[in-house]
Amino acid sequence: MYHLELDNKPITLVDQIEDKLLNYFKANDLSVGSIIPNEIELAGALGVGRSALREALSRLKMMGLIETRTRRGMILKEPSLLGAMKRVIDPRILSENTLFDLLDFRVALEVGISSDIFYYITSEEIDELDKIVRMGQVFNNNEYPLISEFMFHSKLYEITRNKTIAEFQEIIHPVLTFIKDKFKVAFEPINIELERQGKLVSHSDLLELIKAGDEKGYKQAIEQHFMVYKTFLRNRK
Amino acid sequence: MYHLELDNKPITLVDQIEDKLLNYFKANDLSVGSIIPNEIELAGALGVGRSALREALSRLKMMGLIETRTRRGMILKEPSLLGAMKRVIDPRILSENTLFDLLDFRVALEVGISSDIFYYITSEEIDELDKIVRMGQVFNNNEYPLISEFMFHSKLYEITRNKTIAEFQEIIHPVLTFIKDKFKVAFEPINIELERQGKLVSHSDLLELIKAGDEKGYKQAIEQHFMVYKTFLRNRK
DNA sequence: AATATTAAATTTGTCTGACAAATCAAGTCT
DNA sequence: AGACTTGATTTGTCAGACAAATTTAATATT
Repeated sequence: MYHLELDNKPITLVDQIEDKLLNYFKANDLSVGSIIPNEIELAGALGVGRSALREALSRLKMMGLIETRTRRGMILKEPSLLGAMKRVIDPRILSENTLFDLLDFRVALEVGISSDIFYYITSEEIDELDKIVRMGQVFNNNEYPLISEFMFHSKLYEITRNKTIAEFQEIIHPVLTFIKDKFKVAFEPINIELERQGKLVSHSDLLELIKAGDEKGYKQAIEQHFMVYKTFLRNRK
Repeated sequence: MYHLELDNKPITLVDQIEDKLLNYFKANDLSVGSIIPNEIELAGALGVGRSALREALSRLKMMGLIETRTRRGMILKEPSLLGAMKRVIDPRILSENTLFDLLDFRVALEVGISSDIFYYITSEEIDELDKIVRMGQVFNNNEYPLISEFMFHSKLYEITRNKTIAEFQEIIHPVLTFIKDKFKVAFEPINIELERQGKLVSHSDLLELIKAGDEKGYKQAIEQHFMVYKTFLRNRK
C-alpha cells in the first residue's frame, strides 16, 4: 500500500505528492502569481488520482501557498507563516502547557526586540504610541483597556520592520486573552503585590523611556512590565 | 456551490469540516490518545462525502493532530507547533524577505530568553555548555564548527524549560544554515571588521559571563554575539 | 457594426462507489 | 494449546459523475 516508512509512520502517497508539488514549483521557478496546471493535468503528470492530489493541494491551500479561483485555476501565493500557524495555535487543540509556553515565548520575543525598537523608531511612531497610551486610561493593577493594550504592543512589533514578528503578535493574541481570562484569579494577587512594591511598569512608563532614548532603562522596564506573567509561569514550573 | 464568504475567499465545505472536527473534538472532550470514529461514521455524522472529509482530515494529519494506524482507526495526538511550521519553513517556498525575518526573529528570541537562562540554569547545565564550547575549537571569524554552534544554542533554549522555544530553534535551524551558506560573502567582511574592533563575542565569552553570574554583561554580550546578523539585516532594510 | 444576450466549455468542489492492503479477531485444524 | 486460515474492518487510492461558477465563444438585436 505504501512503500516508504519513517519513524514507524508510513509515508503515504499524499505526503509524497505534497513534497513533489513543492519541488515542482521550485524547479520550474514558479513564483507568486504563477498559474499552475489544473488538477487533471497535475494528477496525470504525477501519475496519481485526483483525490490523492486534492488532499495534497488541500494542505498547500491551508498553508496559504495556493489560492484557487474558480475557473481561472490555481495560483501561487507567498505563504505567510500566519496561515499555517493560525490554525494550530488554537486553545481548542493546544494543551495548557503549550499555551503557557507560547505566553513565555511571546514575552521573550518582545524583550528581545528592544534594541530594534530603539534602532528603527521614528518620531511619528512615538506620536502614535503616545496616542495609544493616552487612549487607554489606566484602571486598577495594570489592566489596560484591551484595545489599547493590543495596539500598544502591536505598534512595538511593527516598529521592528519585521513582518513575521508583527504577524506573530497577531497570531498569539487570542492565546493571551484566553490565558488572561482563564487565569484571572491567579494574576490578581501577583499584580497587587507588584503594585504594593511599586514595581508595576505601565505603558506610559515604557513610552517615557523610549522618548528619553533610555535603551538600558527600557530593557529593564519591559522585563518588569511582563513580571506578572513571568512570576505566574515560574510558579507553575 | 459554497455559501459563506470571507475576504473574497470562499469558505469551502472542507474548511467548514475542518472547523467542525476541531469543535467536535473539543466538545466531546477528546484528548490525546482518544480514538475517533472512522471515516464513514464521521462523514455520515457530518452529512458530507468521504472525499471532502478526507481532505479535512489530511490537513489535521499534517498539523499532527491526528495519527492514523491502519485498521485501528485514528487517534488524537498533541500537535506540536513544529509539525505545521516545519512544512512551511522551507527555503523552497519562503521568500528571501521572510527568511531574513526569521533570522531576525530568532536573534530577538535568543536575546529575550537571557533572564530565563540565569533564572533556571543549573551547575550541571553549565558543565554541559562547557563541554560543548571546548568541543568547538575556534576557527577564523567566529565560524564555529557547525555542530558545536548548533548544540550551544540548542542548550541555551533548552535551559528555558520551554519546549516550544526549544522546538523553534530546531525548526529554523535549516533556515539559518541556508542563509549562512548563501550569504557567506556578505558576512565575511562584517566579521572581519568586528574582529578588527575587538567586538567579536565567542561562545566561550558568553559562557564565562554565565559562570560569573553576570546577567547584565551577558545581555550585552549576546546582542554583540549576533551583531554580524544584525548588521547584515539592517543593511538590507 | 457594436452591444446585449445566450450557449458552450472549462475548472474546481463534492459525492458515490469500488478495490487493494493491512491488520485484528475469531474460528479451525492438528 | 498452539499454529494456521478465514473473514471483517478500516484506511488509502482510483475512477467516474455531476453541480456551480465563470470565462469564452457564438448568436441575436438594435
